[in-house]
Amino acid sequence: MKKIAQVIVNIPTRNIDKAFSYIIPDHYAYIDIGWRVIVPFGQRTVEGFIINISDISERDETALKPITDILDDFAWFGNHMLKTAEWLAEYYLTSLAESYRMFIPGKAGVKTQELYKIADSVSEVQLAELKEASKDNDNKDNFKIIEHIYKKGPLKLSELRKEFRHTISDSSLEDIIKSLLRQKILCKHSKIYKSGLPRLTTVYSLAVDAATAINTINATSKRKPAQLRLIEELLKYNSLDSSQLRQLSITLDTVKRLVKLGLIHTKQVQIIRDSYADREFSAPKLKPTQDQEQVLGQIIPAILEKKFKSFLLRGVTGSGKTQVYIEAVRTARNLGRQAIVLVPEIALTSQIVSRFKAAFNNDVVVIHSRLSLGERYDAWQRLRCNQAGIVIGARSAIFTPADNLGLIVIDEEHEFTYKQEEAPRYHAKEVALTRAKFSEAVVILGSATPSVETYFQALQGEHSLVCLTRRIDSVPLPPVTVVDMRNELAQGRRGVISPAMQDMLSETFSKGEQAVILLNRRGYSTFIMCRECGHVIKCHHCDIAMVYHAANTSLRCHYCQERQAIPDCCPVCGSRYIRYFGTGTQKVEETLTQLFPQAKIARMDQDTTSGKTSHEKILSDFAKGSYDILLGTQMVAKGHDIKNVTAVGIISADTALNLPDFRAAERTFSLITQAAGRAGRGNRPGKVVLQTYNPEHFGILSASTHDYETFFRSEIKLREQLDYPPFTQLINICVLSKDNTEADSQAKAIVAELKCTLRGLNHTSIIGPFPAPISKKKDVYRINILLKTRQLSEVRNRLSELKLHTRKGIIIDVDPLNVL
DNA sequence: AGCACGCCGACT
DNA sequence: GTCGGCGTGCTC
Repeated sequence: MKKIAQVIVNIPTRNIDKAFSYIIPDHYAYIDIGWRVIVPFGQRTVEGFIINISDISERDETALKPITDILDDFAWFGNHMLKTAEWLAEYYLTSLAESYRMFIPGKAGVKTQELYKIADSVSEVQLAELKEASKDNDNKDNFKIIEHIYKKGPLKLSELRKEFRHTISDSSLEDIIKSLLRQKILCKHSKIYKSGLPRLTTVYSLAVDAATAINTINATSKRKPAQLRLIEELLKYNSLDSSQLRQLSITLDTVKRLVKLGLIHTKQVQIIRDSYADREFSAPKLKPTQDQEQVLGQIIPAILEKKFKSFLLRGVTGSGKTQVYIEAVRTARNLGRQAIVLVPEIALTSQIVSRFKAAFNNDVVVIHSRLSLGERYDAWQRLRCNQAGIVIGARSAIFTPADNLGLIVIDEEHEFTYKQEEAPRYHAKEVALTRAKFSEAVVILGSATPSVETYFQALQGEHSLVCLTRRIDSVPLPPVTVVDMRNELAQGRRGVISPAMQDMLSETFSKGEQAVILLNRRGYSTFIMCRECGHVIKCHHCDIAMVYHAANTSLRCHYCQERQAIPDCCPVCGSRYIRYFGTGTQKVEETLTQLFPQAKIARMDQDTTSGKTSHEKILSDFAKGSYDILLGTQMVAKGHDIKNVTAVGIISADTALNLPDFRAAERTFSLITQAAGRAGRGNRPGKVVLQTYNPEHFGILSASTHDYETFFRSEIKLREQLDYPPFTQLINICVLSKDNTEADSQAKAIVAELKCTLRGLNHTSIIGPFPAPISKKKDVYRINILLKTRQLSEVRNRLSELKLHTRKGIIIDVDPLNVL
C-alpha cells in the first residue's frame, strides 16, 4: 500500500506556510518522517522535508504528484529536531520552510541550473523553414543561436553569452532568447543537482597477497619497475589515495594497469573538508578547583539522569567557567551523548576552542561563518553520524543535527549576539531550552553578568542557580576608580584621557604590563555639527549622523557604509563654523600616541578587523606582547584571558546608557563588568579606571564594585514598575516602506486591526505606532508597533490568524532585544 | 520565489 | 487589431 508524505517545500517565501502532500513511490517505500526529498512543485523541482506520513486515499492517487528523489540515505531530521523546528515557526511567527531550513547546511540542499534547448515540438522541417526565413530577414542572429543550441544540446545562458560575446550583445541575446521561448522554439530545461554532497576520493589497496602480485607482474615479458614500486609502497602504507600517489610520483596510469590485472582494489571513501583541520591547539590541561568541583557536583548528576534540566552558572570573570563546561561535556560524552557549546562569536573566543580541542581532540567540531558550504556539510555530517560528539559555534550551531543530544552550553548567556536579527528572529537560548526539553538534555547558561530575564527566571526556580564566586587562585577583582568627567570639565580639563587614566597607564607601562582601553565608538569623531544653526550632518539614506573617519578623511554612515566628502560649510546655513563632536577609537588612538609616544597601540574595531583572522591576529599579537595597549570597541572586552593585562580603561562608560532602550542600563553594566574583568587575571593585581558623566547611575555604581546582585535588585524594580520584561513579553511589529506616508498609513491600519484582534485580552497593550528610533535605514522608512503582554502565546495565536507574518514589508520580532 | 493567467495602454 | 506591461494568485 502506497503512503502519502506531508512535505514542507524549501522555498524562501513567506506566503507558503503549509505542508504539501506527495505520493511516496514504491522504490522509496522505506523513507520516513525527517527525510529530505526532491519534489515537483509547480513548474519547478525543489527540495522538501517530510514532516508526516499518512495512508493514501483513492482521490489522492490521481491528484497528487510523487516524490522524485531523495537527498540523503538517512533521515536528516531527528525527532526532536522536527519538534524544535515546528516550535520555532510557531513561537517566532515565521514560515515553516524558514524554520526547518535552519537545520540544513546552506539555504537549500539542491541547486537548479537553467539550460536552454530546442523545444521537442520543433521538427527538422520547421528548423529548415526557420533557416530559410532567416536568410532574407534581418534577424539572422536568431537562427545563429538556434543552430548553435541544436548542435551543442542544452546550454546555459553563460555558455551562450561566451559563444556570442563578439557578435551579439548580452542584452539583445537575452531579448532573442525571450522571444524564442515565447515562440516555443526554445524551451527551458532545468537541471537539478544536490549540493553539499560528501566529497569522495578513490583509495587503492592490494587485492591479492604481495607474492602473487609480484609474480603476476614478473610473468609478463618486460620489466615493470613502476608497477613493482607501487606494490612496494602499498605493502608499506596498506592503502594509498590519489594525493599520496602524486607525492610518491606514481602515475595514475600505473595504478590503472594493475587494477585491470585485478591486483589492486579501488574503494570510494569520503574525505572531510576542513581547511582549519591542521591548526595546532595547545592549552594547559587543568584539574577542576574546589569551587568548580562543588558546582560540578550539582550539574553532573543531572547530566547522568538524562532528563531535561537547566542551570544558570553565574561565575565572576576569571572564575574558570570553561573548566566547568569541559567537565560537563566530558560527562555527557562518557554517556555517549553529544554536546553543543555556543559562544557569542567564534573569532573572539579562540581560547575556548583551544581548551576544548586540547581536551577532546577530533571529537570537537568547530562551526564558524568562514566555513565553506562543503566544510559545513561535512562538519554537520560528522555529528549526524556520531563521528564527532562536540560542536562549538556561534548561535546557528544550536541547529546542529546531533541526534543524540545530552548537553547544551551557552557561554556568556547575556550576549546580544545570540539573537538573530533576521528571519527567523530566534534567540539561541530559547531554542536551546526547547531543544533540550525535546531531547531530555541539560542546559548550562554561563555568565558573569546574566541577563536580567535569565537571572529572574533562575530566582523563580526555572533554572537551578549555581555560582562561582571566587576567581581562580583567589585573585581579587580589580578595584575600579570612577572619574566624574563633569568635574574634569569644570576644572578645565577637556582631554579624552583623564589624569587618573593617564597615571594608571604610565604606571602599567613602567612595570612592563599591558592595558586594554574600551571605547564604544569607532571612527574619529562621532558627529559633525554646525555651531551656528545646530545642523548635524546625516546620511542621505539613513536617519543617523555621519561619522568622521580620519583614515580616509571622509564621513561614513555606519549603517549603509555610504561615504560623503567633508563639507567646508554648513549645508543649511552656509556657516563656516562646523565642528567635530564626540570621540571615536581613531581619535583616542591619536591622543594616546601623543601621550605615550613609545607605546605600541593595537586598534581593534570593525575598521581594522575586516580580514578573516584579523581578530585573532590582533589578539594573539597583543597576547605575545607585541603591543602595549589594546584599544577598541566592545570586542576588546570579551573572552580573552591575557595574564599580563593589569590595566583597563573605559573611556566613556555612558554611551550606551542614553540609548532609547529599556535595556540600556543592563547593557552598560555588563559591558563595564566584562571589560573590568579583563584586568588582573594573572598573579599581578589589576586596576580599572572608568570615565563617566553619570557616576551616580546605579548601573555604573554597581559595575564599579562588581556587584551584580545590587544591580539586579535595582533594575528588576524598574522593570516591574514599567511593566517591562521579564514581567511582560514584547512583540515588535515593524512596518517598512520606501515611502514615508505609505508606511505611516499602513502602520495605522495595522494598529486598527490589532486593536480588533486583541480585544478582550488582559495585560496586553499596543504601543505606537511610532517611528523607529532610527527612522530610516538605507532609504527605507521604519515604523514600529510594540505589543506588551503577559499572555504571549494567546497574542501569538491571534497574530498568526491575522497572517501578518505572510505580508510583505512587515517584520515581526518576538522577544526583540532592541527596537532600534 | 517563479510562473501563469488576466486585464489595460502604445504600436506595426 | 496585436504586443507586452506587470498586478493577483497558485503551486500537492
